[in-house]
Amino acid sequence: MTPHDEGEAGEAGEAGPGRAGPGVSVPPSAWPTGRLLSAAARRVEREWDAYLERWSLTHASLPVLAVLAGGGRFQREIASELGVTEQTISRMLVGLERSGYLQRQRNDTDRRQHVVAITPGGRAALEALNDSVAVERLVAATLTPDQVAQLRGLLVRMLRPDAPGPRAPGPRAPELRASEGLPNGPGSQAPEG
Amino acid sequence: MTPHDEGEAGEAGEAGPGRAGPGVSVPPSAWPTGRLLSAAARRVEREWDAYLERWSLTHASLPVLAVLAGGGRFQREIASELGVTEQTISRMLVGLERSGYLQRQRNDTDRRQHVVAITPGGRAALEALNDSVAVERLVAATLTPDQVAQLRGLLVRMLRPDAPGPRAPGPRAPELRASEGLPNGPGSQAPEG
DNA sequence: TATTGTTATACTCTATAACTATA
DNA sequence: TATAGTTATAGAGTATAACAATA
Repeated sequence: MTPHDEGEAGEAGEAGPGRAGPGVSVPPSAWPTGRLLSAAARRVEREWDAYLERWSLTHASLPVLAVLAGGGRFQREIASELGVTEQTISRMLVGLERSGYLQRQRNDTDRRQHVVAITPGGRAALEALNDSVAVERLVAATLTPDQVAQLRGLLVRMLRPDAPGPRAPGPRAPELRASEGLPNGPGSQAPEG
Repeated sequence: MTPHDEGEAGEAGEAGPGRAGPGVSVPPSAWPTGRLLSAAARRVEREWDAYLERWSLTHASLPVLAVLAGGGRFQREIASELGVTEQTISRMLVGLERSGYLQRQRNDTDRRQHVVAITPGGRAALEALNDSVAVERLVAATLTPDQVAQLRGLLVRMLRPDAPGPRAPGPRAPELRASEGLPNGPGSQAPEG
């Protein structure tokens, strides 16, 4: 298959000869890492979500329980550890509390604070996730045990605290600027091969 | 591995003795693969989104352009290739078209169909993403070149067509059922560590 | 005034259901 | 009736801004 030699596809204005298109797809192996990450993240997130749905959890809410498994936390702490805003956490906690996975109560020392603690139910969910071979199978469907181990290692590395957090280092934008004048507007027949 | 068993890790936000909690954090290396995937997917997605923001793209919209790079498509085809609903694609296309990355026009043969084609601008964005060393650096910040290559290989494998698509094989739920009675309701003082 | 958390609002991604236009 | 796509509605996750309660 011709990797990224898609020059024959219909250009902007003219949608093509016969129909939609030849359906030429660049194989993932030829994708830049960026696109790979994009696709993999989506795939993982969605399958993982589909799986977590059984517990009314999501890829976003599960980490909250994971954090709480280590002990009670103030909302602000959870937000910080997860790298999201306090408002976001606030809403997620509502859902998790409603699901019975955690409980909140005001701190006696400082009534402004809410002490968030995981419930036995929350722990149970984590346990199930923990034991579950199903989780591994989710990935193992396409990876060998060796590869899964490899992937694990890489993921762990990526998640290391010294890794760039939610605030990416932002390798400043190239010459493109969608905000002020598009790269090569739909009209401009710029270099595009 | 016992999630809440390692009581030593970095005290997260140490709120104090009598406060929220011990702040015991289980290190990622001890997480089950599921949790790892969860965290990694979020991390990748968010950093990647932050990066793509420069082009008004997201981890979800970029794949659309990637598909279109292979040739014009009907909306239904894009939805299918991406594993999302046609309605979702419909809305994403609106945004991408507004950004000037693609154009739609009715099919002469069948007026119900819309032929979607990438514009030079869209190609330019993909190209930039393609060339950009920045993308690699996003990951390379925590991984060595060797590891990046390894990760790439694993991601490619995970994305292979013969891999389970959007519809996960659903390794049937364990004994838990959030829908009908929680694992160990907040009330039930079940085994909990 | 500063801190902790919530509500209000908005935007994206996602889904289902209902609708329009075309066949 | 079937098909292609859109609109309506909903919910999660996210963010910013404004607010309430407490200190």
